[in-house]
Amino acid sequence: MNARIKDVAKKSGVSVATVSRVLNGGENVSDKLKKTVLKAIEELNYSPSHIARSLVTKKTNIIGVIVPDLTSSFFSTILSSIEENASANNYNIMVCNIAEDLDKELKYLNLFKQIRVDAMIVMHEKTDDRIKQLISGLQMPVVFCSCRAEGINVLSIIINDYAATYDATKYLIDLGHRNIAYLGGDLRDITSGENRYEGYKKAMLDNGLLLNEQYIRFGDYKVQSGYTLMEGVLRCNPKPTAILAASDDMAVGALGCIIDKGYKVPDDFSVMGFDGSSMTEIVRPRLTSMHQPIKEMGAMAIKILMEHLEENSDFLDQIVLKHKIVERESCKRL
Amino acid sequence: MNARIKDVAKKSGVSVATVSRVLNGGENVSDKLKKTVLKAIEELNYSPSHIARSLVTKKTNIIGVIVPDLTSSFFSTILSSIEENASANNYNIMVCNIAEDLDKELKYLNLFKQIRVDAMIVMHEKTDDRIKQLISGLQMPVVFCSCRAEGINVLSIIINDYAATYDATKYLIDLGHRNIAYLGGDLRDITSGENRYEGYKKAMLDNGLLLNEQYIRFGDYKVQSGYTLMEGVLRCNPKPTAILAASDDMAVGALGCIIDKGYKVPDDFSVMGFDGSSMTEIVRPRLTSMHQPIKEMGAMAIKILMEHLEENSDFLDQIVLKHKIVERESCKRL
DNA sequence: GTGAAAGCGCTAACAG
DNA sequence: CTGTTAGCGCTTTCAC
Repeated sequence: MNARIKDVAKKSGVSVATVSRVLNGGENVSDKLKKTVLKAIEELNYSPSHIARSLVTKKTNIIGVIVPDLTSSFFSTILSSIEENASANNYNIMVCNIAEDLDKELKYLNLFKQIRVDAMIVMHEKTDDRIKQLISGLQMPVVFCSCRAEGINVLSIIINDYAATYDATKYLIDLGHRNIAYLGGDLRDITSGENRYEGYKKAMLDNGLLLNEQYIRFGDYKVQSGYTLMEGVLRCNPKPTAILAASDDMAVGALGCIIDKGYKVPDDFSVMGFDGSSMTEIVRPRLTSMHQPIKEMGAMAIKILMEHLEENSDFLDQIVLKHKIVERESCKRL
Repeated sequence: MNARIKDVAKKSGVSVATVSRVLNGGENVSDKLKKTVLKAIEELNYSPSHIARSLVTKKTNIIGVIVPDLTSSFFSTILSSIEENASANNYNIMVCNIAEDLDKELKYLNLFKQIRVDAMIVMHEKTDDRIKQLISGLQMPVVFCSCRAEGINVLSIIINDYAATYDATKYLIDLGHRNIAYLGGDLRDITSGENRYEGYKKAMLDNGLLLNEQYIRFGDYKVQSGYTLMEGVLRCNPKPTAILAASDDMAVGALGCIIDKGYKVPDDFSVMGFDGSSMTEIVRPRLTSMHQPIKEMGAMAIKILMEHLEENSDFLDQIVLKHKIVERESCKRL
């Protein structure tokens, strides 16, 4: 159905090799022939088969990306950055949304492997042995982005989640808060579950504050989850004066809940998010948040991959980027 | 580097044809050989090359998806739906974010063509002749989703944008509003630019209301654009009592602006969105919005594609899904 | 049931 | 500069 290189060769009266040369830059082809070939390509509406080409070059120019949740403000932002940087390097990204489902991740990982993508970016939070084993056996550069590679020899690009949550908690404490609720992610999530929770805990303890079990609740980083968790927090007595969430989306959910119940932010409660996604500027009051350098993480992931694709620079293990608090309107000094 | 089918054949002492049979369901292979082959596959950590396979079967099981903006709440929701439905049909999606850039779209369209994806879903808003021509020449099923295929013979899945905006405007008029501002998209965007604007205009005129140029402003559907446009609207004298936006994101931007300037929604201004994305439930007050059946649009796109991929059912031109108003908290009766 | 062999559409030596 | 040819890793007749 589609024209093949052979058809172009025949039509322009040259060999397939010449056509191939024209296709790949046109070095060592006379201008005259080049023109003839280009004309034939045009007339036949010919478009080279990426598949056949990949089969011989063993290169697909595709980077597979595993995202846990496409609707999350954090991941959609980081994805934009990845796409942009990949594109600038003449790579294309293939995105697969695993919806926090390990079986689905396994399936997509296998697909990427079969497609022979040149590299992969993984942003999963949960994992298991099957997945670790599969990734370990991969003969291609892999980068974990915004999550830690536990027990596998894979480079990860992260922030120091422990220190970031420590700093965030400290920030609220310095504002005069003593009763600080924490809305966290699944503790089995090493990076944004366990580490962030530990940071919160340590900061509280270091400052002589007690951990109130009622104030500590765990969800799944999504808006709805933040809302539900906050309902629980509001039933506490006494109520906390500040809420620290493990994601901006959760903080936004908590914010919505607080407003729905007739309270004011930051007058009645200070709310602090985590991620620094676009969400922080969308809600009112604007959300004070612990920022991850989202754009930079995407850019760094591609940069690293490009370096690995060119030569084997295998000495890096972790790249830890800087976090920082961006103050907006949702937190108040007591 | 990776094991090939030949290696598996050698290791298990059979021909490549037998291995291939095992790989593809194992019909007509004795249980004994099957077991041997499976064992060899396991031991060699063999994974068939999707590329080589595609080259001979002429099928990639990939659906290419063109998205104008990954960070938009509307598109990220529809994408989830597309992914989910494709996955259920054993297809994978390859997502390309064109960032409203025609050159980029052309580039990605060409990539999809070269990769020989089995089908494409296009959600661009803007277009030009080069793109139209390319799409027209495509030898594969293509579906336009949430945008109209102007002058090309491609099926599109849409709502009646004209009628929807007419209905939305009428809703505000019925609430007693007379001075209704409209924050629209680029008029060159047929579907959500021109059609929506026309619907607004007609509803106003039909109800004996005058069009106030000051109240009508155009942006790009994004939050920031809604904010900026709203700043302009607030400088009008007299001010409108209601604002209809052409996207939820814009409405949310307008909402933020209104609140920032010290006004109340819906007491001072009623604000209505368009799309019915997740954004409507995130902000406070919750956004009354004209809902598109987002999930259904994604599901329908895949359903149509699957039908086309199996047989040639070429008689459909447009599928128009139902829109509906979902009332929340951002609009008030005068 | 099983194997041999012919391609799928391209690139990349190697000759000339 | 240009053409010939041998694969890339698989599926799929067609024999046996």
